[in-house]
Amino acid sequence: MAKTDVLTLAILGILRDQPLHGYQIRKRLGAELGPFRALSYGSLYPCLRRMVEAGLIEASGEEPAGSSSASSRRARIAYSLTDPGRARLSEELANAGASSWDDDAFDVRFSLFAHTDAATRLRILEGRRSRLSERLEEVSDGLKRMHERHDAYTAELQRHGLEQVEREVQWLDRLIENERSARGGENNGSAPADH
Amino acid sequence: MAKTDVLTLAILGILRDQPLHGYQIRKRLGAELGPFRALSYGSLYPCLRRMVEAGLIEASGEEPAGSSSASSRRARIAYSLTDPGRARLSEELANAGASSWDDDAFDVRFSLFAHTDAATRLRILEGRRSRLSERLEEVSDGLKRMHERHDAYTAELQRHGLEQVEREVQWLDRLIENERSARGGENNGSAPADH
DNA sequence: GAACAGTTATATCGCTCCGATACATCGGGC
DNA sequence: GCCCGATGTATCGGAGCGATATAACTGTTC
Repeated sequence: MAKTDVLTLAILGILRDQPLHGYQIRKRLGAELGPFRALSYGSLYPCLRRMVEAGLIEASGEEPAGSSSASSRRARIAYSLTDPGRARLSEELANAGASSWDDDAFDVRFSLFAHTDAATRLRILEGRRSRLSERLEEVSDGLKRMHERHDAYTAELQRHGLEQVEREVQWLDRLIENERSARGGENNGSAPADH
Repeated sequence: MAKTDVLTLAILGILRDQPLHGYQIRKRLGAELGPFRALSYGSLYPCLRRMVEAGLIEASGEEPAGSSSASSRRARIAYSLTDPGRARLSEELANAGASSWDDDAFDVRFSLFAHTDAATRLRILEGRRSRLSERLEEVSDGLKRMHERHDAYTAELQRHGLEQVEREVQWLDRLIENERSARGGENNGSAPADH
């Protein structure tokens, strides 16, 4: 199975509802995932090219909302999902493997939760949680083993890192709780995969 | 001025006190900066090579390399700082420019605070703080402007990101406070006020 | 209406970094 | 004896980033 990298998945997701220009894709992605995770053009355009070559998206010359079809148009390329692209997106959204809760993949997967079915959402959240738990132990072990090498600043850095991860685990616990309690009441809240 | 990338700085810092093998450098760095920020051999060895070429470090210890002789000894290369390397480290530790509070540089700089003088420490902490403040506004503006595009999950992601940054700012505030209050006592250069 | 600044937009180059992988040696447990 | 998990060095392909170039459109100000 062709594996889909995070960037490709993010673009598939953002093009799900409307075709967009490269520039808009970048803005949208930056807005949804935060100012961190800002992808550069040096990644975006090559990735778009790859996706066109793979047949996941296609480039169309001109686009919408244009009240007047004026004559002067510069090179503006709107990308839209093809049928294979749409299929790949569904396929990828149904996949709840370990790659879904990697550091760099999790937030992209999470931002697409509105289009992910409830069971998969839960699996991903739990996967992410257990991943962070491992990390938690690792760091706190490291802290304990730091007896001798006592540099106040490095210790503080560790302590802070530990706290951050702990906080994140709490956040996940809250989300998991929500998912679980929402499962009894309604069917599954958000749109299930319509494929 | 030759600019020093973060990885180079981290290695200079870790070699400050003792010569180490590549393998040990990686372990040490992973332990001090946390399991995230784990650098791979694919970055480490090329960087070490660059540093040797630049004369910042030198490879000492066992020298197998004798293709002719029956040296059963395996290649184990201990790297140590040269005088230029030591000079570069001091120079870099005194520098409190914007590059010190970048996302990827700050924690490395922080982990070297024990060898950084008090004024520089304060400047870096404040720089980092103001950097994060900008980010804070950016995200919270984004959240406000998100009224229309109401996807519960992306909103939650934003909210959580915002909270993380807020938490980090609080941490910095605490550290800045500490630095300031420790200033009354001694105006020492490299002594970390152990609290 | 000209001049200027800022935003929208596409694109590439060089470099660094990462993950995977290969290889070799050592110590210890079974 | 034999495998296993550290220790240790090293490289390769590919992906991502920062900087940069180019250019047209949009809004503001005098």
